[in-house]
This record gives sequence, C-alpha cells and structure tokens, in this order.
Amino acid sequence: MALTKGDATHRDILRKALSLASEVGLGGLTLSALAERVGLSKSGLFAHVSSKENLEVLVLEEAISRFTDLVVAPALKEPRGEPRFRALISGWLSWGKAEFMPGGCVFFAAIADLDDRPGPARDRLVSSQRDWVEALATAAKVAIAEGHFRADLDPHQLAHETFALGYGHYVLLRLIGDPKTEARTNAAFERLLESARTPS
Amino acid sequence: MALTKGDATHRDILRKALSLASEVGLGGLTLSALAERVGLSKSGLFAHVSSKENLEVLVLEEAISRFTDLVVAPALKEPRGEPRFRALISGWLSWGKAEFMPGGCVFFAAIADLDDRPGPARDRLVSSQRDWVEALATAAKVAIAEGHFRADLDPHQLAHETFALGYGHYVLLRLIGDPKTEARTNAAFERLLESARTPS
DNA sequence: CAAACAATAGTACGACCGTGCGATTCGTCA
DNA sequence: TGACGAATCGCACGGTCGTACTATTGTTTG
Repeated sequence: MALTKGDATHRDILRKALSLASEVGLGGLTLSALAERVGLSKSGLFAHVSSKENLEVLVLEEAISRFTDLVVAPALKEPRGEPRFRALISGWLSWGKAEFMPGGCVFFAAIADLDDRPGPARDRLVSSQRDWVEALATAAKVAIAEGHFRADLDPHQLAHETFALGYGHYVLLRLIGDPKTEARTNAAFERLLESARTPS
Repeated sequence: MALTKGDATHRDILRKALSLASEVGLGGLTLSALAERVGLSKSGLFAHVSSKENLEVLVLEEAISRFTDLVVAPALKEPRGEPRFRALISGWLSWGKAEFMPGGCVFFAAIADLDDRPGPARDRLVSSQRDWVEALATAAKVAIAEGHFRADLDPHQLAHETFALGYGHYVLLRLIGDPKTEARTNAAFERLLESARTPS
C-alpha cells in the first residue's frame, strides 16, 4: 500500500511548514510552533523531520517543487519566445503573493537567513536560484532564436536584469508598499523587453 | 565634561553591534555574543542598551548615520545633475562591501528579519528606505532641471528602478556570486541612465 | 583625599530552543 | 481477532535567550 497515514501527515507537515516559514523565515521556524499548527506533539513532529536542519531543507524542497508547478511548468505551455518569457515573469510576480505563503516569498526570507550560514539548506537554496536565473536565460535564448529578441542580445544579461528587478520589486513591495509599486515594476519590465527587442 | 568613559564604550558597542548584526541579522543579534565581542559582561552591556528591541533600533540608527556620511553626503559634493545621481549609485554599491559590515549590508538583513515583525525597529527601517528612494528621486529631479535627463522623465520611476536594481544586484552578489555580476549590474545601470537621457 | 556617582560584574529567573528515549496508541494485515 | 509495526505522545535534559536585581568596581569632582 502506497498511501499510508504517515504519508498524509507528512504532506500536511510540509504544507504548514512552508506557510509558517514564509511568515517567520527558515531560521525563525520552530518545532514547537510548527507542531502546534499541525496538531502534533513536538516529539511526534520531530520523528517526521529528523532534525531542524533537515526540516529547513524539506521546506525548501517543497517550495521549489511548488515553484516549478506554479511558475515554470505553465510558462512552458506558452508559445516559445517572448510569450514564454513574459509568462515566467508574470508567474514569478504572482508567486510572491501565493495564498500558501501568507508571509511572502519563502526564498526571499531564506536568502537573508542563510546567506552567512553554510550548510545543506544554503546549498539547496543557492542551486535553486541559480537554476531560476538559468531558466530565464534559456527562455531568452529561445526568444532570440524565434526572432523575438534581437540577435546580439546577451541572454544572461537579460536574465540578470530580470532576476534583479524581480527581487528588487519584492523589497519595495514588502517594505514600503507604495500602491504604485506594481505599475512601476511593470513599466520597468516593459522597458527591459523593449530594449531586448529593438536592434541596438 | 562631555566625553565620559561611558560614551566611549557606547560608541564601541554601536560599532561592534553593527558589525555583528551585518553577519547574523538584527534578529540573530544576541546580547551574549555582542557582550563577548565588546569585552563586557552580558549585564554590563544590557545597562547600555536598555533592551533587545532598543538595541535593534540603535543599530539601525548607527547604520543610517554611516550611510548618510558615506553615501549621501559625498554625493552632495558632486556637481548637480547626472554626476550626483551616479555618485549615489556607486556609493551605494560600495556601501554593501564596507569593512565595518563584514556580513554585508545590514539593511538587507534587516528587511527580511523585520518585514513581518511590527515595532519601532521596523518603523525606523521603513522610513530610512523610504528616505533613500526619495533621495534618489530628488537627485533625478535635479538632473532633469539641469537638462541632463529628459524633461518628461518620471523621477520616481527612475528612483524605483534604481532602488530595485540595487537590491536585486545585492541578492545576486551575495547568493550566487557569479564573477560577472558586477559588470552586468553596471551595464544595467548604464542602460537605465541612457534611457533617462534620451528623449522618448 | 574622600564623597558622589557612573560603569560594570555577578547571579538568578522563567521561557523557549532542539533533541533523545521509553511508553503508548493506532492502523494494517495474517 | 490478535499481533505486529508505524505513528504519536510525555517527559526530561542541557543550553541559550532576554531581563531583572544587587553588589562591586572604577572614574570624576569638590
């Protein structure tokens, strides 16, 4: 039998852990608090996650898998080229507001938490973000091949600027929360895409 | 007499606290760890800072004052217009590598820490970053008045994109650390300034 | 030099942390 | 149904956290 009781609990733990981590960060995530949310005793929960460090990795793994499902996969169904690139961007922007992460993007919270704390969790985070930049660069390459973006465009440069703009937008959104923030970020992306289209 | 012994210690505490906070974040900052660095007992230190929450505010205050001295003030000595705007950007970029913040920009660490934790520390952080965006916007306005930037440029839009690009760059730098990161960010800023110059 | 005061140390407290371990309940299958 | 293994609990441990309180230094000043 594949679906045992423990598996269901395990899924529930990951769901709630991701949600909680988005509020308090990976470092602020606590076994007691999580246990209470899941409806388990602290030791019952501990048996599932083996250790705090492993829990952090599990949370990242869960977030990465959801990111793939919600952002990357749908974009791959869009037509090759600029439409797909745009889908990655807009999917990413709504990712930060996903209902299962009430405290906001868990990657962002993890970046500050882990950026000076080596270990498996940090390694996994870094590789995931590296993959994301690479996915953006690949989509840019495809758009060049399709003739949507200019031939002499550096796809990694575009990926860099897109990534930076995305996280920068997130900082402005979470911290200052000016109502015009979204419109300005959209304008910035349009300018960026415009310059990727126009031959230099 | 103005310069008592306690004042000197106080300055030393702020210096070391800023340095330590840049490594572990505001939330990760600990009275015991700080006391050891300063060479004080935990209670001796506590007498200086009144409370943990107040220590966080003090650290932010210290960082803000240094930011003003190291980034804003020097830029104001540059010629009005684009040179001054460029000085703000380049000053900001080197701010993230200041020797007194070995763990990187303390504002960035604080943003993730405080973004879901209301209180005086968060308020101070938000106002400081709001001020920074505003300073960028003001510099952009001046550059428009000087005829360096095009007349129909929205200075707040430029400030938004500059701010976002700066923090986005920082994420890429700290997390992934590709050696080409700096060059790409510089290219992005050049493109941004170019589009601010060119009449649309 | 001594009195007055600022600065620091010592110690204790309650709360919470992650973790181990033995006991107990519960779901599953012969 | 009865037994076996997985899932969960209760409890305790050592450690660290921020914060009081009191005692003891050290520094300044009349």
